[in-house]
Amino acid sequence: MSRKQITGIGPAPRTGGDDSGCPILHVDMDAFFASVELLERPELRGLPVIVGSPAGRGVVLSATYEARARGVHSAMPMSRARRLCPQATIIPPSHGKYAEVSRGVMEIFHAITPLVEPIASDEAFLDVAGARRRLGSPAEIAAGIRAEVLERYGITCSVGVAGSKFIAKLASKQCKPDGMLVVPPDDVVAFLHPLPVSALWGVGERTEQSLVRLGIRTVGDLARVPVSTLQRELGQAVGGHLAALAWGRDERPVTAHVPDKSIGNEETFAADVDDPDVIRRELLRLSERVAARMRKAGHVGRTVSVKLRRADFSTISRSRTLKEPTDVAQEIYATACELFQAAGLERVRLRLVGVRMEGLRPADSASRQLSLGERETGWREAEQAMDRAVRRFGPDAVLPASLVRGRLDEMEA
DNA sequence: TCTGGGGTCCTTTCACCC
DNA sequence: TCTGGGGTGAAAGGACCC
Repeated sequence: MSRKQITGIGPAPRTGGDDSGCPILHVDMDAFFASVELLERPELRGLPVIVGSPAGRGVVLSATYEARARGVHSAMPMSRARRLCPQATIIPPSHGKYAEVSRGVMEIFHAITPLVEPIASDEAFLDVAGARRRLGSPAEIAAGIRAEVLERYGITCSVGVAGSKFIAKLASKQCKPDGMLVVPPDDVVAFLHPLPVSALWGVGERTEQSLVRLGIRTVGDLARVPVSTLQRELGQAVGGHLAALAWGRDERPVTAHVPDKSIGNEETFAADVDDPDVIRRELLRLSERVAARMRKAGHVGRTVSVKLRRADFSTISRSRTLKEPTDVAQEIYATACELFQAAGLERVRLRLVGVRMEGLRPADSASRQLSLGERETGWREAEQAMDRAVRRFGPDAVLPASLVRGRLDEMEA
């Protein structure tokens, strides 16, 4: 589901090469959401298919290679995709289905090594150094994964095999779809330097523009520029990072458990909204969702952050750090409302609002102090009771009164 | 062409403390 | 008393990823 397009000038994909210095695998499912949909709609095989919301202000989530051949790609506005490829079948996304296949695929990975680092529902890094004696060389393990994913789920994936995460990821992209590419350490520079700078992880549209202004178009160009120049132009961290990547230096290990740093939800309205009551109702709905997710994950958080996007797409965020961490929707909502009011956008047309909690830590590590006058049993217990009701009776079992009111309004409208 | 929703990380600015 | 600077944490914005 990568959204970068390497229009490129890299070497032709190979599957050979010495894989002894290549313990890192990057497995990337091909056109994942679209491939899962085709399992239920086999008559659409070989045709352009786009997964994305057919109405409203959506973007393309996934597209088959037949649609990509007509210029459609992920993150493209649906309206544009429809114009480019009017004959495409459009399928609204079913995230539950993709999550189920994703879980199964990750299970295949975990049977090979505990060192699995998922990056998204459709891709992961694996460190297979410890599995060699049991399962063979990295390239053999990669071939086995591809065969098993195809056999069990009927979908293809591509695998990059290399000595580092960064090269493995580029390799999987280069051999898509349904391929495998081994890049031995000795071949890294030759593999890397002809690629456009935009192929590098961390080089998006803006950074690419900055680099092109400096006359830097390929990774090889980048490698020849002094680090100090890159740091002056792009900042200390980014400049240093790219200079290392340009020579294939990437020491980051495969990390199986990366803790969550924030949890948030946001929503784009079907039409822009300037009614503060509607905004506040949305803030409540989002606060409820965020708090429920935090309780489910066993997290509390200290910083409440609100995101507001105006009709012209300009975006502001406001945040406040609380004295004590919380997982209580009513506390998050109260803070979100204060931040919204302080932002002074109460009569401005907004297209999106979001609520996010940062500074997460495990709920059981937080010794919560009751503030003066706070009741010992209150919102937290009420919301935990709501969690239990939702688990038993479904997501609409319990709602705050103002959201019920909002729903009735929608039904009447 | 008109831009979703979930995130992470970096940079800059500012307040505050010592 | 005034000024300065380093360190730190919070806030805001933005680039980037899938």
